[in-house]
Amino acid sequence: MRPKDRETYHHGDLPRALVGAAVELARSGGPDAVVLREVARRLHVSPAAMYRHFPDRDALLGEVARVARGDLARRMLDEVERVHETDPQARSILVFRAVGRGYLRFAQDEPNLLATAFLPIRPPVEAVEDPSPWHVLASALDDLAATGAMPQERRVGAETIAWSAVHGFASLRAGHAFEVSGEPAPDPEGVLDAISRSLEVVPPPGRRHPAGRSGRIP
Amino acid sequence: MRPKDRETYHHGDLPRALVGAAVELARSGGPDAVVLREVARRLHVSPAAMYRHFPDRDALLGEVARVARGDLARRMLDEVERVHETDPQARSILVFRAVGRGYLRFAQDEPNLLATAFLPIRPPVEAVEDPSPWHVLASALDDLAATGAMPQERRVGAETIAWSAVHGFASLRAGHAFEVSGEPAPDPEGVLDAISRSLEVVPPPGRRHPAGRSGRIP
DNA sequence: TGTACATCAGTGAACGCGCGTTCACTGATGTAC
DNA sequence: TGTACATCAGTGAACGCGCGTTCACTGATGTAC
Repeated sequence: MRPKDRETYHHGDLPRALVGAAVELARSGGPDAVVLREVARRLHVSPAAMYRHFPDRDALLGEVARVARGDLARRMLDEVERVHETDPQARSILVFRAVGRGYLRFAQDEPNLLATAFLPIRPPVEAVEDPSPWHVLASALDDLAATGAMPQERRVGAETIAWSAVHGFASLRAGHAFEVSGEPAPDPEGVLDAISRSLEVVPPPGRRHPAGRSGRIP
Repeated sequence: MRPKDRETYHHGDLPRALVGAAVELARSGGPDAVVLREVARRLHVSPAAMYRHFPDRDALLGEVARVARGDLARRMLDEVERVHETDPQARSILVFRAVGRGYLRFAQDEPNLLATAFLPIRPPVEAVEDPSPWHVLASALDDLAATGAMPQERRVGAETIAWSAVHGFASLRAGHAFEVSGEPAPDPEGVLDAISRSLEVVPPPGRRHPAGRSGRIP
């Protein structure tokens, strides 16, 4: 029987619509909010319809995670676009910070999507999203090393350091974990400074060494 | 009616037992595994019995989180106990690293408990656990500053930096997030080195500056 | 020391809910001739 | 250009499950006199 609320029996592009609706649920409530019956309700489709396109809930959730990682990477690149510096070394430094800033802003704006993006172990093999946050970070680090803004020997393992710091800050902030004591509200730029010091990135132009939490990148 | 599986009608110390059983569930499956009916089953008690002692599931879960934080702090202190250095400055550095190492080992051994410990915003006001991970870290940082192992101006916000890095590393590792590319398996001691560089902690005795990921603290 | 009685800490049954998934089915679409 | 037919993409009903919470209740405990 043709369902009320829709004009055609076939939906048209149900797979895409399913992912879209699931992403919206994840956006507003995290992975646990991705409930198949609710996805179906929103699309005016029976709960069983989804099984024509995905083997099970995990498959859909994996897709949502891939989309979320893509969104995150795009947010990082948006931030990079705002860098207009032309001197290669100074530029590589500003780009690197922009990448980190993009991550932190995405975390601020979309905490639930971020939590969905890095869910413990999704499907065994998964298509790599494009762009990928990991690759964006890696290439910013490559540039830092190439321009001499960071010592060569800091390049290995640099992803781990940068990603850990930024991700940890974001998730502790999201969990209100910093509200423990009457500490000063933690400053995202301070985290970027800390990472730069950790990787021994030379201070950007017009900034005292060692980078403190006082200054700002213009 | 007196329940089978128990000799007395009254349990004896149900509140404590409830928390204990709930902690075990959290330990093996994270916060979502803390299921009231399962807790009751394990204690041979009716599901309603819990409501004599906790207003609802969240209250019990909050208690579990407090216990988990206490366990974490104790693990950090265990690691500190193994430091035998007597020179104050060298000691403060080794203690600081021990604190971080304790966190990382707890994260390795008890990923689910750690995930439960810092759940987003439990009950509005909550008794502070003793010992508290935050305080353990703060006092290690105080000592670093006091012995001159870390510049005074790095002291403010240092908790944020250290905690972010260590927590981010632990949760990305738990989520298998580092398995993205064929990167070298990230090294926990490397994270501690990175944090030390970030806070401009002077290198510990017998270690080259700047601390690389090659060396080990004995 | 004994007893009446208030209070406490349990019981067991039920409520209402919503979930993921399966099944036999049917309407719509596209293709071969 | 028309038509038979295979395939695809939906339906609706049901299954089986387990959850948190409430309710009127009762057995056990402790206390005042």
